[in-house]
Amino acid sequence: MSDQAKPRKARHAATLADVGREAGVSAMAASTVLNGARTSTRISDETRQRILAAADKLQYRPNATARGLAERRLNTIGLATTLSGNELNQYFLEVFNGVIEAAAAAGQNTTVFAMPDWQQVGSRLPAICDGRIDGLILLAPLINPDDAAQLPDHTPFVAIHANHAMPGVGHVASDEEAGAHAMVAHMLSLGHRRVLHLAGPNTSSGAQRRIDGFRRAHAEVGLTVNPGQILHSDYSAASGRRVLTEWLERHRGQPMPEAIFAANDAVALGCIDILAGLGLRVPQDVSVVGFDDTLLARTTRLATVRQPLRDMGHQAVALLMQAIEAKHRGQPARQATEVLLPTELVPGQTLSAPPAHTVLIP
Amino acid sequence: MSDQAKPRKARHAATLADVGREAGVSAMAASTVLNGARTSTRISDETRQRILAAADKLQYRPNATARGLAERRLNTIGLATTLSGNELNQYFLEVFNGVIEAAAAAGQNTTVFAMPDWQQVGSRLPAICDGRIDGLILLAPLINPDDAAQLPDHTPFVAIHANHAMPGVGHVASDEEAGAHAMVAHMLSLGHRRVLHLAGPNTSSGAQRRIDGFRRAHAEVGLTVNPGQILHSDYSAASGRRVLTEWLERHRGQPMPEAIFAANDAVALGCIDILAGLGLRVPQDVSVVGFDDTLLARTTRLATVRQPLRDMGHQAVALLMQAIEAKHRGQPARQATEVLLPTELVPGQTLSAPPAHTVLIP
DNA sequence: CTGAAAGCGCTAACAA
DNA sequence: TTGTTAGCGCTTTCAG
Repeated sequence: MSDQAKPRKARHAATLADVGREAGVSAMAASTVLNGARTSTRISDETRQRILAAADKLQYRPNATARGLAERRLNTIGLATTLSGNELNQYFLEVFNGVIEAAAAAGQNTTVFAMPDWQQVGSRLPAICDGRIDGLILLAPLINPDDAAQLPDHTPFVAIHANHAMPGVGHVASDEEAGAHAMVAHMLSLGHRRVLHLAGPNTSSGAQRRIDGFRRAHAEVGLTVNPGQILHSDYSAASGRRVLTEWLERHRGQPMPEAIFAANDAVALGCIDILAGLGLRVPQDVSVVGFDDTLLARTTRLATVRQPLRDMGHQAVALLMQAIEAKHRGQPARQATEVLLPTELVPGQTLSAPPAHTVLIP
Repeated sequence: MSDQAKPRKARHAATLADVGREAGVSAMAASTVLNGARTSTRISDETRQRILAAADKLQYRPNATARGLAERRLNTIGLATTLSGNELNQYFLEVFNGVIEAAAAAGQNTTVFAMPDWQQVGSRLPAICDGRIDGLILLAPLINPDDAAQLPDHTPFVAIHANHAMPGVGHVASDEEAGAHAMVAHMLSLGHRRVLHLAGPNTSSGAQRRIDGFRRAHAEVGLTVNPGQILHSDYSAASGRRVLTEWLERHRGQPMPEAIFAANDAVALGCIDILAGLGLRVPQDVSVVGFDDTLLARTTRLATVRQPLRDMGHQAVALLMQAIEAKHRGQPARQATEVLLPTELVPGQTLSAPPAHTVLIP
């Protein structure tokens, strides 16, 4: 025994050929024994044992890249998203949880591609789909129809919360309009009459769907929504703080809205922060609700609308795997499938009936 | 023109051989023109143009897997972590932000491997290091020395916040003891005397370092920490709620601690939630501070200790890239490097001087 | 039951 | 300046 306990080479892992040589058989015999024996032929028990012993001795590990090349399949899926404000957000984290969980269950790895904005998606997507992934999930893509039509057709795609339908691309979404409607209807039924909506950015179709739900709930009880009642944020807590602060300054001395319906959880928490700074209690003086039910909401017990983000990740992976399997079996290429999941109200601690007294804006 | 606008094959992307054929040259000529011309030889301008035209016509895309096999390099790094309580946490999100950012800047993709616990790391790591990644970052590994010694030696590793030193593995950490010490010293200087520490789990060496800082700050001003002053959570908001609730129930009617120093931001927010439920105001009645400065803290303006998590991601990638480059150039294998980053106090809105009156536990 | 041969798409030596 | 020849490590026909 030398001072090196293990007699394997340092630079590279052992290959099938090494194992075969060691066991005195061909590399392919080793292949059939060690990796999935695809051929109908079998190996005698005796040589099988020899091969296994050799593999063990040499610490053989199959090389995923080589296998990928030969099988035209890497067992890796991609997840493309944007870094909003230079960072990944809660929404991403929630969906990613679902994706990685479902992918792992399906024996797939997950590679994340994050780009500053969806403009660049058109240029980078083809480069991404260059054999390093078997399929790609687009997370909340803001993609124009032209670019959508240019998607490379040798890779299966699934989109989550896409702003536009894409030809041949599976789609997973939640019913945001219904969720917003249910929440706002609930607020109105609690007696709230002046509800401020701190919506998302204009570019977001999800923000628009939440506005639609907000309006519909008002319309149903005969209330009209005036334009000043809907403000726009960029989905971040900081912008929630900024937008609300500006609005309050413009309405100083006037009655405080009884409730705020925020575009997402972060914006809602930004609002709560500002209200606390003004000495207002939530929900005693003002109710605040969010949207998404991210970890942010679960941690702070925020009243919110639950989007099944994790489950959407699962569904997206399921759809993608179907498409990958189909393509691999040479079946009919892409077949768009639409999955629409329901939302759900989460009570939380930040929503109650409006205060008996009128609160004035300090 | 047929009804198919593009004359490329549907199933597979065009290969170098296809391009060569189209342009009437060899595949390798196409390779030198289209991908990095590694050889010293050059191609005449005329054939270069022919090749480029052919590539464009055929929509040629280099195949990353094939290139990876040939170059023994995939330009992909891995990030291994655990799903605590079945979900990825804020800590992960912060570090991941840094990793993906730095990796993208270095032209690397990032694949995430999440496993339920670090026990399984020993079994899965070798399988992960099978040629699908060039190097691996271990995020907060709880690994035993034996397993650490077993790490495959053909792949470079870097650990972040590791519980043990690992031979030949780069390490990035922040000075948690100093951070905890600075925060607690600050709290004591504000006049707090009864500070409860809701620490992390016993298994976490980071939790221990925070406890050390907590103790040192007390010792410096001549205060002794009694055992009941330190409670253990599992780093989640839910466990923060549970542990604090139980503790408060056991101490009903006694004086409320003036401040709570939580193991991380989530636990701190869990505490705030419970205190609010008891009608106690933060920080007027009780101060609460967190640790990490995750998005959770930034969103709620929690007083906390900032760990440069994103920057730690950057540093880890830098270390890893160094190791990968070195290995690729056949240089001296692993060379452990230790990077220790400073922490920083974040004031926030949840820490103030202790109340003038004594608050009793309801 | 086993081995030989060809090829996945690309790169890197060597000839021409 | 260009083409030829070998692989990278694995899988998959097809013969023995």
